[in-house]
Amino acid sequence: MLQSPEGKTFQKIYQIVRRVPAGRVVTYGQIASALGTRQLARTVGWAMRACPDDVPWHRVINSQGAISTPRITGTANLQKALLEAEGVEFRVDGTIDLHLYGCSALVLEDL
DNA sequence: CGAATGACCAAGC
DNA sequence: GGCTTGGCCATTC
Repeated sequence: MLQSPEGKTFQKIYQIVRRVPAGRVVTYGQIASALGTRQLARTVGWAMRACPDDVPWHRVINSQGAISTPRITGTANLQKALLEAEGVEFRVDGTIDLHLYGCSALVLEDL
């Protein structure tokens, strides 16, 4: 069964991810930082694992600017497609330029 | 309640 | 420059 995303942090993470504008991506560290502690990155991963339909999880990537979903259920293909549909360009390595598509942490904290 | 895991990040060697 | 260790938070067994 799918855990119980009723934790306050879970909802907070979802809120932040929802604030990510289309065509932009954020790293786990940024989300964790928006929550207050960068170390929360791990919990963020758990929250993403629940990946509700209301959360554009495809805009969430790791600090390397690469997709971290392929380790789950071959969702990388879907994520890449969604991001490309939003106008995000992928490098030859399959990574994204955080310098261009990296969203500002201020937007995430703009609760 | 205690131990283990998890889609991570940063620092250390 | 690449690999290893530590750390925090939340969830699960």
